[in-house]
Amino acid sequence: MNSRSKYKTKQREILIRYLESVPGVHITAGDVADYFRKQGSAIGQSTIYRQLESLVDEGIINKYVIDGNSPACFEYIGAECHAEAETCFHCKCEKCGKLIHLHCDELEEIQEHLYAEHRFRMDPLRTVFYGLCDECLQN
Amino acid sequence: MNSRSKYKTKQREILIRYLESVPGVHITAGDVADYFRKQGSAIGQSTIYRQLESLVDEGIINKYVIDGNSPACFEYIGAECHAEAETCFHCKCEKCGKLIHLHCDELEEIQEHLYAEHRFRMDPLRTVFYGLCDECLQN
DNA sequence: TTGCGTGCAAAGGTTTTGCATGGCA
DNA sequence: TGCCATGCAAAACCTTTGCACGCAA
Repeated sequence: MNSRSKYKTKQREILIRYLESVPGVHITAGDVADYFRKQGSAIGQSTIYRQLESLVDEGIINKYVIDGNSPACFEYIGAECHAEAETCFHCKCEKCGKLIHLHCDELEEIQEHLYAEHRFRMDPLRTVFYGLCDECLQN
Repeated sequence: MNSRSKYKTKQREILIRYLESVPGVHITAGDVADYFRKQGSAIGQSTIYRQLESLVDEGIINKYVIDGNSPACFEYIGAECHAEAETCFHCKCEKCGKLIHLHCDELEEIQEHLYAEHRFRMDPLRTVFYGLCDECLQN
């Protein structure tokens, strides 16, 4: 839960660089392992899992769970979202997989409402709205 | 995906009766197995998983996947309560893991807003708000 | 009788953990 | 030097699958 990196290791560096290079793409832990294995600079799988967990905690990447059996997906959060982390919401289409970024005042009110009325401090960086996008609704 | 029961077996009967008896409660497949084991009327775990899958397909129960590692949660809906279940929102505390159910008009407006303004049809059955609960905020 | 449902055991796949080693600060 | 990170192997975990048997219709 609270695993923030204190050291700057080589594995962490190249992992971040890789994730940065594929913004808006969903990557699994297995994908990461495969990528570095093919690169000839393999990283141990436990390191991958531990670093991904840290990066999620640090808000550098997001973790998405589509369903219990498929592996979890990770995705780099762009610099623009990072800066406005607290006002960036994500919607994911369950059909086409598209990820939509939203900046919207009304959605920000959700957070306030959840906290004021339900005593729940929602974290928009971790929260993903699942549903259907416009295109898929019409098909 | 398409596994609808054709036979009315004893295991299916008592499973439905149990789920009906705990409406609004999240139950895992393991919980179900434990319950019947203690009752002295154990059901094979594969039967539990297969029946739960059928019941989801038939719209009798809902399945929630909170995160990839914890087991999936199931919850009785019942024909008359279906509308209610669709307005049930879930908040998960990232610290203590607690799962909170919310029925709230203001949250329903989120759905309408997302659709009206952003053309996104959110599915409350799939969406989980992540954040911190009241207790964990104070500690 | 037909074929679906059951249950056991085993497999499957993802993620976590123990522990010794290696590397950052 | 003192921790933290790494990596290997093994374990843990939930869920699915194969197969023979049992039971509903």
